[in-house]
Amino acid sequence: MRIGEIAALVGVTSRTVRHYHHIGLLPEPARQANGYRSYTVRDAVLLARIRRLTEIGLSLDEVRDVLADDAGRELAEVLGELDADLARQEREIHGRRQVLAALLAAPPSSDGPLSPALAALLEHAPATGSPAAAKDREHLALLDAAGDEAGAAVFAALRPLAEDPAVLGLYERLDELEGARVDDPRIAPLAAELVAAVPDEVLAVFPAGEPSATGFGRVLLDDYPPAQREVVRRVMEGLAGRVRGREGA
Amino acid sequence: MRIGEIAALVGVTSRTVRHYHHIGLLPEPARQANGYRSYTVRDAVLLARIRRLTEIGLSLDEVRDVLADDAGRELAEVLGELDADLARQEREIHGRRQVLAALLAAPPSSDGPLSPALAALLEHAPATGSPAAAKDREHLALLDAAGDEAGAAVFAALRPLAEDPAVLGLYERLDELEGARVDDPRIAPLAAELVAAVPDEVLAVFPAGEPSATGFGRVLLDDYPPAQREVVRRVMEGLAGRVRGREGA
DNA sequence: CTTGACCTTGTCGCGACGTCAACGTTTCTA
DNA sequence: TAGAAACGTTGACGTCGCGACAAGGTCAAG
Repeated sequence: MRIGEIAALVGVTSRTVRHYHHIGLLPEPARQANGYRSYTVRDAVLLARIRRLTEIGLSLDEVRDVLADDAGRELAEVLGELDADLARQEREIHGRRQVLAALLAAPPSSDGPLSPALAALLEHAPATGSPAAAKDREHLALLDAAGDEAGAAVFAALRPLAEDPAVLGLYERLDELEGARVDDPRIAPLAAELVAAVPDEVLAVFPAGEPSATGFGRVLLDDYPPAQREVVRRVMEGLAGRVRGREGA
Repeated sequence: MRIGEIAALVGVTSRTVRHYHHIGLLPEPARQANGYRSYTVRDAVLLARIRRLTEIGLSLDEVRDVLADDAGRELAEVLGELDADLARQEREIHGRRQVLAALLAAPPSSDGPLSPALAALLEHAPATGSPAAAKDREHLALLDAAGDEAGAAVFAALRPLAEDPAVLGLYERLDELEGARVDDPRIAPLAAELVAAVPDEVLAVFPAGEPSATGFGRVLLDDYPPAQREVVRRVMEGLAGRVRGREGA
């Protein structure tokens, strides 16, 4: 039997057979005068056993182990592990499919797929052309993707803010500061109102640590032009003050 | 933000971020004076979107496509394909687990895992020390692994033979011919009895073509010493004759 | 000053083959 | 009988998403 014949007989490709030779899984058979490999039925039986084992899902290394000590003991052991592994994969795929189903059910977003919690929040927020609001959405999406488990609670706590029409006015006032200078008189009152607008529930679930500890706060500030940056800086300071007051009380 | 910070923020490794730069998925940010990469919030947002997409199960190429035309249209399309793919994988894993369960329930075999049909056949065959019987089992296992869909029918048709105690005697007579010469007088009667022993049902489901067409018949013959080979050759001839007779009638 | 934690570029490794190159052999067909 | 098609041979690179390592440079703290 030549390599193509044994491969077709067992149901693999010639390349696969040669690969098994290369890694020593299947012994090299005798050669004919022309250099062609010459296979016997015993080779086919062995190759068939290998194929059965790989079809089940064993790696070639595992197949080698199983074939090495040909008692059924090791086989049962490996098969047990394999089943556990497959069960894990099955659960994982099932979970991902559920995430997918949620994504497909939700309206498409220009920010890519979002967690259900954040999607619910943004859906209730009115559409606006405010650049500052868009920036905020990006920052929320970042928090969402950061895998922070507190994210869902934060989003839920922000719901009333999203539905509050007064917030739109605050965003517009922030937008107006885009090209302003850092000593603009509108900065202080806006910051104060923003700090006041954040409900206690959000502070309660927000991570208490200094945001600049991770560098995130600093970089977040760099994301704004000077006057807006000053507003955000004051808001962060003000919120930190409220958190300290909460903890001290 | 330096690379370690953005990576920790989004929840990937620095190596992953560099990999995305390398393949052009994430643009290289500006450098600090010391050569360190300097990331902005926009980079983090983009990286977070990439991470969300890969977590769902998209390949990096697919992520690139989705990010390229940033409408939600393409995303929904890719997600649909992905869900179909995951559904396929889920079915496949489930099927393999069922095969595994059947294998673990069956008694361990020295020939490796077998299809349920063949396992049932061999379980009903009496244990014997006959080398010829062992060889037959190997050939059946080969047929089993060859993925021949007719295999199950053949195995079912062979059940009466496996339970027939008279077959044991035939195997023993074949064993006795191991070192015999091709002109041994015991060859002809044994071959005749073997041909007669094969029930019509087996012939009916057996592939009608010449077995040597695939080279399998020839190699199968080479698997036996001369006298036994002569017996098998005559049996194959005799069976072929019966098939022709059946077709001619 | 040293130590340790970060950063840089570049390379190899993984798993199970697919695919191509460049060539020789066999077999079918005109 | 010639030529084409279909086999066979060895060898090497590509896949996918990084992990791990080498061999350094940079920076903050003890």
